[in-house]
Amino acid sequence: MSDKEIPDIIVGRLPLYLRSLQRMKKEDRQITSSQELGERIGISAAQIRKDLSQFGEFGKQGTGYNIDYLIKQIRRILHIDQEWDIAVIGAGDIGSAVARYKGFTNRGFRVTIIFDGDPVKIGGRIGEFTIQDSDHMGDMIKKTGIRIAMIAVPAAKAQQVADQLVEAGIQAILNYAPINLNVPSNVRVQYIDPSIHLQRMTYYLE
Amino acid sequence: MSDKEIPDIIVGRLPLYLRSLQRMKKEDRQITSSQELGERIGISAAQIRKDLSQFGEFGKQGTGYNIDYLIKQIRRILHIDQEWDIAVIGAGDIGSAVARYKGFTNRGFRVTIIFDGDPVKIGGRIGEFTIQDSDHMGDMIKKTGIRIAMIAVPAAKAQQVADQLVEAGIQAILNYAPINLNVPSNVRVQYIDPSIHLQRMTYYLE
DNA sequence: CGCTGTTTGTGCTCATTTGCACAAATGGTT
DNA sequence: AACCATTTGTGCAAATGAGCACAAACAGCG
Repeated sequence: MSDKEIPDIIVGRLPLYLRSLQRMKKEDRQITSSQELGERIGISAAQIRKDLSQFGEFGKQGTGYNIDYLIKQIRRILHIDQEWDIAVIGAGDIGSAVARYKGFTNRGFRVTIIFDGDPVKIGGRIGEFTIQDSDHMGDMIKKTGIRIAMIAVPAAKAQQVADQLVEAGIQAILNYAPINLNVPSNVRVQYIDPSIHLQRMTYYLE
Repeated sequence: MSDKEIPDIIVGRLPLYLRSLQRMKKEDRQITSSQELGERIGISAAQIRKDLSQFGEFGKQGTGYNIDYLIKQIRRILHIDQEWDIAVIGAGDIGSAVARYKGFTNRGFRVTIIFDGDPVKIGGRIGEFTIQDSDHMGDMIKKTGIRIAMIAVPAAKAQQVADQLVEAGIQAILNYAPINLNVPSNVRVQYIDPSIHLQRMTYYLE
């Protein structure tokens, strides 16, 4: 292992390893092997070993990997040995579902605020949150120092929201709107668009 | 172009091209180029040309690509020159949001039925749908011939639901539960897990 | 009709990614 | 203590993917 740049494709697999490991831990397992992990995830054992070896030597020959220890290491690598606050923009169906979603627990994230521009919605509640006026979005994000946001507004408004978020200092965006966002290269964007995933599968159906 | 196997990574980019093209069409554009398309999506023009050339010659030298024609061709390649019916399993926050989601329009899909196992929810309504009893899921899917399903149940139940879906003849699954599914190799699975996307980005934040 | 400015499709090269296969290390067993 | 069954980390080779760069094709224009 050295400290040279890690390919993004490897970084992208670490969360999958982590998710599987956390599941094993929940099943009260202590130890696993690259082989078992690979079978669960559907990739080769060699690849897992090679990926992990980019960051250090976490396993023990003849034995495998200590699950707790490996979880801790991957969390550290991914910088989720802390909990990140997340702002949700848009209190429609998707924004509401995301704000109430329990699945961020123990995975490094916590939704802390939700915005919408609709006067009818502003002040209303979603779970434990009060919907904030998106006119104050920039200021509130700056004040709270939140660095990650999820965009859950209609496609037509997504780019404008993204611009405001970038201006407010947001550094990572998870975009649920079905549109490509244009942001500075120092801002990360990931996309969730169910139609894209579905289309990827229908290719294989006749 | 020949009819040999197309790499999955290329298939995966086609939906992105399509989404951008449909957006251009909405902007009343008639013609585009690999260069413009590449800039919008963030990949090289050469790659787009090479990807498309796997399936035929859709462009015209000196001019570019006719947007309408290219849309039609990609839709045909991805088998979304038809509309696919989709079954949603789970009427919680995510299932409800997906069932109401307007974003499938014109992209090849239509949610037609939603199931849940909770007696309190069964018979209730989500938008235009009446929540069906998941005890009848297998039968109803077989009867309707639906081939695509979305799993939006808790992680603990996802594998069991997947097994039932496979048994009922489902051939493609979009899984919102944060867990790897074990299915026969003739069944396609895609995953949507926001935590995974977020973790992929926090790696780059210090 | 010839010239100019574009843009495609693709051969070839370079870069990246994956996988094999094996030495070294480890724990358990006889 | 010697042996056996495992499993890691990695050098090297094979496979896959991306991009350059250019001939060929085309539209517009004088």
